[in-house]
Amino acid sequence: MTGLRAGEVATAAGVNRQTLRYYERVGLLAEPDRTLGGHRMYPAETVTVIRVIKAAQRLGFSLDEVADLLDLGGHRHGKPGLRARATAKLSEVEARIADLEVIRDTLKAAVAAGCDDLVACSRVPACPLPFAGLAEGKVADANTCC
Amino acid sequence: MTGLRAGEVATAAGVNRQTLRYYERVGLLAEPDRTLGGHRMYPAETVTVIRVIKAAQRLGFSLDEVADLLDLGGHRHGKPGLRARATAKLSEVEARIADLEVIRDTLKAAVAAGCDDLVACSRVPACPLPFAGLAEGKVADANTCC
DNA sequence: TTGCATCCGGTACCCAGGTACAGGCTTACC
DNA sequence: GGTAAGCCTGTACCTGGGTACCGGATGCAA
Repeated sequence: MTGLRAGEVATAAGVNRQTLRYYERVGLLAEPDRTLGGHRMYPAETVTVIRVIKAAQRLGFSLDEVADLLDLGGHRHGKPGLRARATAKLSEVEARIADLEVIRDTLKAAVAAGCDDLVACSRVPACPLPFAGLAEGKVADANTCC
Repeated sequence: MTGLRAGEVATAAGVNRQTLRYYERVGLLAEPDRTLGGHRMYPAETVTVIRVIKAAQRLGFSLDEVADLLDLGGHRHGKPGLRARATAKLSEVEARIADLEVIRDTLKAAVAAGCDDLVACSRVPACPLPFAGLAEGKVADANTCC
């Protein structure tokens, strides 16, 4: 039960050793126990936590949001419970998916239409590229343009 | 044909005036003509260019990539065309959507299973949360865990 | 020609998410 | 107990994508 040293955790989790300190500084990692000499000794669990963080990051969550997610299990006294938070995250994720689907459809349309020049494209009314307002949710037809 | 002043372009394109200078600095916008007194006079097309930049950004391209894309129309000497790049971006976006769908399904499962602690969850083999290999594309069963 | 909005260049700052030293102490192993 | 590898703190720096402020010059309309 001696725990893991900083370098071991970093290697095992595939991050820079400095990143551990950074995460600790911004509150993503709890302060670990120390040896008498002041060296950090991490519980084995930390590797998992970091992998969770990295997984969530890959999905497009900011570190702040990840901290939120990690709080779900932590000190949730009087705060919205796991189910509520998870449900909230769920709708966030669904919104994100919807956004990306608009983008995907737009890219598909652009490829299908054979656009070769962005600026020229944008002058053609039939151009599928969303120069007016992407977030406004409309995707043009995949006709040829430019 | 006097052209547009910086403020006019910024307003028309919906960006900050400083952003125009920033884009000029990083090579996204060509240096415009100047008045005798040194004020920038932009061709009307600039508004379109900026809208193209913003659209491409929304599609997930970095400014560097956008600069590349804008170069295509000008002097493209046997480099990958817009379609190739858009196709590449398309698969990136599709991968991202797939990942998010995994997380969506697993969040649903987590809510249904009544998980109480993300990190504890991640230690249970039956846990629906995808900590091990998210990008690796496997989804666990939605059994109860933790 | 005067007055006011706009623009100029330069510099400095902001946020997120890290990464890189430097100079000194600790741990581990022989 | 000696030595090398590893760790400590602090501070500074990096990239990307902008924003903000300054003092002074310019443009334009009345």
